[in-house]
Amino acid sequence: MENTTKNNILDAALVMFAERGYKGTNLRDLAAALNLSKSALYKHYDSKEDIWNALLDKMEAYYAQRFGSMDNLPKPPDSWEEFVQTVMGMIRFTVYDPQIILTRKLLLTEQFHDERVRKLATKHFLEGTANIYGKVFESMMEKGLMKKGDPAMLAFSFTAPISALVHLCDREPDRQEEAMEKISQFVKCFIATHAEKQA
Amino acid sequence: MENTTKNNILDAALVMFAERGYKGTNLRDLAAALNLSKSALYKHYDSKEDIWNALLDKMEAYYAQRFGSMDNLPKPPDSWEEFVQTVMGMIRFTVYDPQIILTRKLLLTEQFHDERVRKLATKHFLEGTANIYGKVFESMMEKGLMKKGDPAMLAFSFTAPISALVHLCDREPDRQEEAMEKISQFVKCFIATHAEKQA
DNA sequence: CAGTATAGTGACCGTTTGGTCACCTGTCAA
DNA sequence: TTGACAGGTGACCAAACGGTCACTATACTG
Repeated sequence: MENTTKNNILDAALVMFAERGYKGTNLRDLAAALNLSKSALYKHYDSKEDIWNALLDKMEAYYAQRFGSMDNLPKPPDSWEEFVQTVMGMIRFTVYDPQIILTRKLLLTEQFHDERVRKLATKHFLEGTANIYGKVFESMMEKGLMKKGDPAMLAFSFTAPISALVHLCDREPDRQEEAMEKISQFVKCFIATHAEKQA
Repeated sequence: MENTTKNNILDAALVMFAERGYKGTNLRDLAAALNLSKSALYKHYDSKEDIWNALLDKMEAYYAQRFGSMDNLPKPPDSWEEFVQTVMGMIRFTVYDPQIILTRKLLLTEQFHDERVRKLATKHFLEGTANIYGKVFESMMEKGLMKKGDPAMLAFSFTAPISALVHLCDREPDRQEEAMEKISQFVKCFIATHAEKQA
């Protein structure tokens, strides 16, 4: 993304909105964080709400690109070792990337105050990742790696517990290691119960 | 609970804090919702923060009573039919009870802005229910109803997906039926994979 | 009956907030 | 050279906010 002031404002806005909430964010502090005067913000956006909407536009575009097209699916793994590595890698990225952490916080804390956030939250927390793993499991069943069953339901029972532990990481960063360890255990446990036993 | 003004204030505060957030709640509207003048609030609480803290005291007391003692465990079921009935009953209660809905909303939206909420959120969303089902599964394993395994991990993989769907109900009340149906399916699916096969 | 605590009111105060305005400065095209 | 324009500043405004205060009415108590 370009390093224009307009974009810098959105970056700083994401931080403040995520940590203090929409109502808790005031334009003076936001401007100060950018080494700008408050009135400078109004050269780029018409109002506080306008900044908020621009930020949501950006987030919607991001999710449309990430979850919308089926092109960027992770390639279906050929073994469970490969599966574990891919999955744990994606989770680690998701847990540690500062921007994604802030996005999750914003979606959680503002989901009941804004209609667009509400929809994005469902997409992010429920449907997005579950759909992806649905496709992955489907092809793993065809390959005979995984016991036959409803791929969507299995994907959901795989995704939801991981998501719960990711939320724990956001909420209590002190317990990140513990949570990551539990995620790893859960993944093993999930594999143990759903892998097709073969020679 | 007694019908004193002091309690009525807390009830109305729960509604407003849950729906508008702490920052988004102002004392004029809160007083108006109670048919009181704003200054009357100060006869019962010293400040906005004081109301907030009193509400959290009440919530902490509730959770200590609900999750703290092991006395009020649901009695371990003797069959899977009984299990399904108990579980679905508890879930239905949790999904439809207005006060509990508001509590969940408050915990979600304020978890990053208040230390006490942070801890309550982990207790409520992660440890509380999982611990309960851990005990239940343990005794179901002993009874030979359930395949042997780590009861804690199984309880977690049972609880987390249900919790995710309960959150969906809060976020999009229009999809309550759909979510309840999916919960029911998930429970069946969970039983199918973890029940000990017997004559 | 007098005195005192309780619960409630409306006017008021200082601060914070989103937003506006006149003004300044450098860049770049006519 | 000049004039338009994008980007930035500080002073200012009205509204909203949390909180205070003097005052009133009711009820309980010595």
